[in-house]
Amino acid sequence: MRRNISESTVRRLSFYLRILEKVEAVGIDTLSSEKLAQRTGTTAAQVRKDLSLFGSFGKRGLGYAIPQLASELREILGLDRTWRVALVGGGRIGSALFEYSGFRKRGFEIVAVLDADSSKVGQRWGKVVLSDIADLEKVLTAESVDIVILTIPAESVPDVLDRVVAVGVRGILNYAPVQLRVPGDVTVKDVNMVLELEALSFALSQTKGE
Amino acid sequence: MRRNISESTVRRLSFYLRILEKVEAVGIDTLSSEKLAQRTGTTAAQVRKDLSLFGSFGKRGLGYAIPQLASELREILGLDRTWRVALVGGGRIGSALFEYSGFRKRGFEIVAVLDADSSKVGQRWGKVVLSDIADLEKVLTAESVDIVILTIPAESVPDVLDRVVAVGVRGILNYAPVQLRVPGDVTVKDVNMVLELEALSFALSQTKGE
DNA sequence: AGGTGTGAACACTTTCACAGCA
DNA sequence: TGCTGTGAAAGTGTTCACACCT
Repeated sequence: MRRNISESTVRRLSFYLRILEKVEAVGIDTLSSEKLAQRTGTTAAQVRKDLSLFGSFGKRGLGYAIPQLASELREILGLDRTWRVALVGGGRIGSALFEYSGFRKRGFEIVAVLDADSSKVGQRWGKVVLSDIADLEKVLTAESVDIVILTIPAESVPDVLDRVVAVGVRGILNYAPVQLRVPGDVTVKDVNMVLELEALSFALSQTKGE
Repeated sequence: MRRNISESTVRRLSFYLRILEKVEAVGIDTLSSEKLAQRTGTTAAQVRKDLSLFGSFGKRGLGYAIPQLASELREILGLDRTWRVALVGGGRIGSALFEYSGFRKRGFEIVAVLDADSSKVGQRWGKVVLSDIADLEKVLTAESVDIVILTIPAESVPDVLDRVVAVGVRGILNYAPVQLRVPGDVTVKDVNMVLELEALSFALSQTKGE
């Protein structure tokens, strides 16, 4: 719909959807911005502002109809479809992610796993057979991959990243501790566990001396 | 030091430190805000603003002396010490994190692993013997744990979280897909892989229709 | 000249407050 | 009455531009 939706808004939309699905299962069919805010740790005004960026989904005096709003949110977030995901890097983090069932539940299907280690290539993980990272272009194209998850060592990233982008993938989830530089039409999200720990370290150090 | 430092500033400080250490290894001893900005994907003004929140570390006409600035940043971020970390949850994600060497390099030492599965309790992972989560209070106290990493299922979180906070831990890195409510003196950082994928899904869906 | 440190301008996000509809 | 949708106000973070030091 509109332009410039902030990262924080998108994150909150995900939270809203999660709560709606939880509440829907219990059989409640309407929810106020106040209730939704409480359950997601934000404010009622924020909820209404976020939703109003995309349309008018509520009823005054009543609140939001849960199934309708959930369906709107799914559409807004692009979760009304399946996304084909390739895991590049079959190491420990890669395999932990592969086993994690939360992805599939949300429509992210891991359709390929690639690794540089020739002893791993050919292994079968569930329905997926590991491919050689040398065949990256071939595999990503053949499997119509939308999103790539990078769990390779930092030093391999620049080369692999270029190839992934060149083949037309426009969404990348990066677990490597490096800053990626990509064209403007490619979106990168970083997950960096050390960075989060450092932020904790900072917070703990600050409050310490007060 | 000072008031309200933003999350983004802290994240950038971590990036700066990383680059400084990389560049120091190459033998360069001075760096301008412009160069530092380029390598961390921000602007020179931003670098100077961030650093100026904590002091005047640069020399006009010259730039920043690398070893000094690195050492200042380590102190600011609380990385001039070792942090004792407990891993609560010894499943796939937990074990992947345990094996990840990046934590130790930055001074985060995993001194305890706890799990609810009695068949895992007593297993030895490197130097650490897995404890029963029933003994959480005892273990966290005995090991003087500063930071807890939660990699347990969402449904176990509320109970475990209460106990972790009650025993005095003030830093939590949460991998469970739930919103944690904690007292004000406790800092929580969430790592949520599905949330990041949903943000990618949103971004890809937006640009699609243009 | 070269590059920092910083107030002031700007941009973006959140909160407030209330008109208006069910 | 109850609760949404939204302009306006407040609050935060980023960028600009320049005085000032080496």
